Amino acid sequence: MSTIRDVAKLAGVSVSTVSRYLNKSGYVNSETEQTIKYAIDKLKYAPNQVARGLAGKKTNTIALILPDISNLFFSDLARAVEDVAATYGYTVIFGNSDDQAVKEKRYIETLKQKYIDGIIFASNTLGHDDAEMLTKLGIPFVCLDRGPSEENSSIVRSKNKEGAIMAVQHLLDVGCRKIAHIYGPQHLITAKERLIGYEQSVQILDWYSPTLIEPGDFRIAGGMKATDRLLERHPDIDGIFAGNDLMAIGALKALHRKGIPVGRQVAVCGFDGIQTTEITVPELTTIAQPIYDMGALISRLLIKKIEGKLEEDRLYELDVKLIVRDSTFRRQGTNEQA
Amino acid sequence: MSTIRDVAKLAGVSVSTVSRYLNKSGYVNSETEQTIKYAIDKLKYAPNQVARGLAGKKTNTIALILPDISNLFFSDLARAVEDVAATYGYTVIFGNSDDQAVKEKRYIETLKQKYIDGIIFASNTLGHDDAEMLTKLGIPFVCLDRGPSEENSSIVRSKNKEGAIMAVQHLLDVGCRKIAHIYGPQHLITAKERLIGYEQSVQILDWYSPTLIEPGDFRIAGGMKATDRLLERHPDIDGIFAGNDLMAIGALKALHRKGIPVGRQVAVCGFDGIQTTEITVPELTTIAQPIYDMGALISRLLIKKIEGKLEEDRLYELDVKLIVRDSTFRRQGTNEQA
DNA sequence: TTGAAAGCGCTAACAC
DNA sequence: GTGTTAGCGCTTTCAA
Repeated sequence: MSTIRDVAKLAGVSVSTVSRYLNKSGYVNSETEQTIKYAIDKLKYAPNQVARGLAGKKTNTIALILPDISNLFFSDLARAVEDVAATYGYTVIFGNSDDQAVKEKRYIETLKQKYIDGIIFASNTLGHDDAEMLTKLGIPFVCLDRGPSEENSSIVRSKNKEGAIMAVQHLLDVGCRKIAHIYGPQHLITAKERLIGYEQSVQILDWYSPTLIEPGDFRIAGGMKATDRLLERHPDIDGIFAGNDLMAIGALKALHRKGIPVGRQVAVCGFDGIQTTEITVPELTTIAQPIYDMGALISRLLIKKIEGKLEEDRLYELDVKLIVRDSTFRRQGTNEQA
Repeated sequence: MSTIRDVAKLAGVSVSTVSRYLNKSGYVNSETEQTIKYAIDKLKYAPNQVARGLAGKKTNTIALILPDISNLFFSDLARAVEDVAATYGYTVIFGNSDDQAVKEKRYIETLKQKYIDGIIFASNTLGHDDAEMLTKLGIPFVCLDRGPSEENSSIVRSKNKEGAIMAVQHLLDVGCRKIAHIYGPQHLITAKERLIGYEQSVQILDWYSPTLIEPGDFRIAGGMKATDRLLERHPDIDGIFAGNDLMAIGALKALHRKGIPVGRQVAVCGFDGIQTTEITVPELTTIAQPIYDMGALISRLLIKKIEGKLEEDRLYELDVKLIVRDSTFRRQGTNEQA
């Protein structure tokens, strides 16, 4: 592995000239440029990024902190983030926080000692203190769904409330007249907004009752349990809007176990648009977030911010899309309740 | 952010003493040790990893190159790798190769300029030349499933052939007497070994015919198409062993569309043990690889190798496990063929 | 347009 | 046991 010094020697110039050429900072005569180019080629020289990092405090590395990479939603997101990062010449480090603030703090500590250029938080545990510290240190960061302060960070999320409204509307359109909601952990803004959307849509309807709302945990098991409880209270439910796809899958399973035909008797709609929704039987109707786009956007925002090209931090709310599949397919007028 | 120099000054010792204390290299008087400890605390000092990296060529960072992080199997693996790495104080970088050698080469190039400590290849495109170069550069690496050379790299995989034999045996046990196989891309050793296992198990049986074997692409769509073709040729198939879970899910879908009852008429068995197999209807019987364990092991091996504590490189073949679920549930003697 | 030289913060001889 | 010092490979003033 040759160094910048070797290149300088071979080209008969000084290291600073080579450096200037490399970074396109400052003037370099086009003839000497050629000589340098030749020397670099000849020596197969590639700049040492660690040395660069030390000297320039720029490592071309970003970090992605998420709750759990093995969660379908986040692995999709990670893919997008890395794709974009690679395009811009950045490497990405990831860390699983399990939504625990301690773990997140630990990563932040490590990352700042590594001169990471910026951080994407897809975890919801970032505290005000950390945000402040990062800002003070001059480490740019962006957040998915929610940021600790509206000031120092751009935020990317999708239109959760609107999506919830679309979901309820769709269920009404296919003939449902008693729609329950399974909501996720209320410390997550996504879960909260979706619940609000549901409430807004249904509270004016005559069949509405608060007992149609049941908590889940954003996971399959939680969706199953919630469905069981709902059916106990209201055997005549004909629609379920789950706060995310995993819980909707849980609902599907619970209904299936009870021998209740999904779609025909009870329509189910999820939220997120993870790939697995195409695998269930019946396939799951869902409000799809543009997961890949969200990852790509957030990554691009961070990089712009790192490179000082981001005008201002702001909130980006992306559109969601209703994807109709068999879990909400009901024959015309088929509305008999068991 | 204070430096080692600040600590040295405050403690009234030299930087080398502090460094010795930090790295536990060389003697340090227990009294001065206390002083140093105090100074570090007082200044909230934390060593700069980039400077350390430059001086010592050790960055406490490993890389994980995989085909696609959004693939269920690999995101599970990534989780395990990162868990173990974090435990040992390593940070992990990931890269998506899409099984393209060019992309993989690009990552290797970047990684070596970043003084990465070691690499895990879960991608199958690593060439002999790259392996040689890494070895020459002294960058340790380990591989999932297959390595380019048996020499310089430990390899972790599971018992693919044995698993395939178990799958076929299970299908026979539940009464199948005409079992087809959908195999994956033959440049992947996993797909190859599973095919071999199938062939070995069935070729002695009187119903066996090579036309019971059909290629898939390790994805859902491929599994569906293969199933359609198989049923065309052999409408009386009563068992399908798919080379991986995604293709098995495809088979489930194809059978479902044709109105063929899975389990009762045609039993389906997959391979891998990804989480999604619990979501399908019916739930999928599969040969589960210990995915998390594989990730944890490979990560641990790499770190040991980096730290010079690995005695010798070798092949680790982990046991697989048959998980029986409804997709292979057949009533006693129910063996009528449509 | 180019070069000399002083760091970036740490490690590791080597000398005391 | 401890301190001095020369790098690690690069960027970046500042002069020329």
